[in-house]
Amino acid sequence: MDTKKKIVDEALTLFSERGYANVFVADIAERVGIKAPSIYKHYKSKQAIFDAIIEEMNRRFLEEAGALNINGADASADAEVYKHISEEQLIAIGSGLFMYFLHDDYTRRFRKMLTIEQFHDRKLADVYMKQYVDDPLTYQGMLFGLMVTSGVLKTDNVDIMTLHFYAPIYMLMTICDREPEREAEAIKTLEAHIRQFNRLYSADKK
Amino acid sequence: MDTKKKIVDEALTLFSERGYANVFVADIAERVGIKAPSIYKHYKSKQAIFDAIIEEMNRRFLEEAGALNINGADASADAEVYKHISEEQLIAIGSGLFMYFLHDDYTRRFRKMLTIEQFHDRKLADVYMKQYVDDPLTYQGMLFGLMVTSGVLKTDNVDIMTLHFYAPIYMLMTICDREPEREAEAIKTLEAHIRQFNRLYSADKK
DNA sequence: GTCTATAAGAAGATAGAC
DNA sequence: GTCTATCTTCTTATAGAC
Repeated sequence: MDTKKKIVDEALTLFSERGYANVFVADIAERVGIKAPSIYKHYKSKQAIFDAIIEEMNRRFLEEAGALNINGADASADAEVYKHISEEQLIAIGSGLFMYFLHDDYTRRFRKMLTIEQFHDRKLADVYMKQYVDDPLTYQGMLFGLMVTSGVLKTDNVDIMTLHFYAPIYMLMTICDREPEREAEAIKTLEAHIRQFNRLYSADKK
Repeated sequence: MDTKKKIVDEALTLFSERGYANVFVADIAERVGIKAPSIYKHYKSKQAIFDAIIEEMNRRFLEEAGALNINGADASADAEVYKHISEEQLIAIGSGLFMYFLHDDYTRRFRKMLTIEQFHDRKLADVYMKQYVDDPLTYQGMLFGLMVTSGVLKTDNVDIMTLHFYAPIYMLMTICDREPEREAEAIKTLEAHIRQFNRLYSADKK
């Protein structure tokens, strides 16, 4: 990897572990394998490295949003897919979201950095909210709206149903960010959650 | 308020807004109304101020736990109370927990500080987990266990039911910590959540 | 582009007068 | 217990050789 990219990559790792103020330019340089002054040939300041991380993240989020909405844009096609969705497929959706959030290396490090820096800069709090609260609720809400319309799920309040689906996923994610050794337990809980969710909201109750 | 107490109080406010590393001893002193060197007549270092905050919090948490468990310890008395619980009472329980977390000034500042510093010190992550994840789940789980036994609620998995009750409360709390102007909306969502929860789990379905 | 040497400044902490 | 003056250390950033 070229040095400029390696600098932002190692900086993100360190920022996500200790926060911006507790990471020194010399720490970043050491992990890159150069000395601190050499960093300044690539970025004009420590802040510029941080800004480059934010920019890179924006680029990735836009890419992802594009990928996620390929089907979302064509609601009629999605309705067909979700009409006959099974419990196992519902688990797959939830687990997929959870595993992506937890295991995508860039996403995980970036979220941890946001968590630490969120009160320091209001813009970062907004990015966190959009990425891990509002966007997932909107996206999942749209899918569940289709599933209610097509008669797979039943509720008179899709937003609350979506909250009931997503809030446990969100909470388990924040648990695993703090205590990664609880991941195996979290995955089991997640599966039990979705099975129960399906029993509660499925249109054809057994 | 005496100076020593005012120091930890102002320090907690600043740490919760900016994080430990971004607060200088001179900032704390300024808010207390003295100069930086005077701080050292009360605490031997900046770290000692931080430690005093943690200690004070431990003291408060123990007090609260004692208060909360007055009834919890006598399960048979609680069973009687929760046997005929109404939807409004369920909303009162959830709202009470939410409002306490959100509006108790010490709790709110302390939680924000923990949120920022959690990856910096594993012990802080554990305190956060215990206070805002594990203890509420255990306590609510015990109450719901009683309610299932007494026939008010119905489920074959109390832990997941408790997760369904608490995870939305937790998520709404983290939203309001970041974006306080969304509190009014959060309270409405919370009430709608609990009404739906009650419909889903109530033993006497209407 | 990387290095060594070093400037510039910030922040924690101490000394000693009052 | 509070102040001013100061020390010390750490950290960002620059200068200039290679």
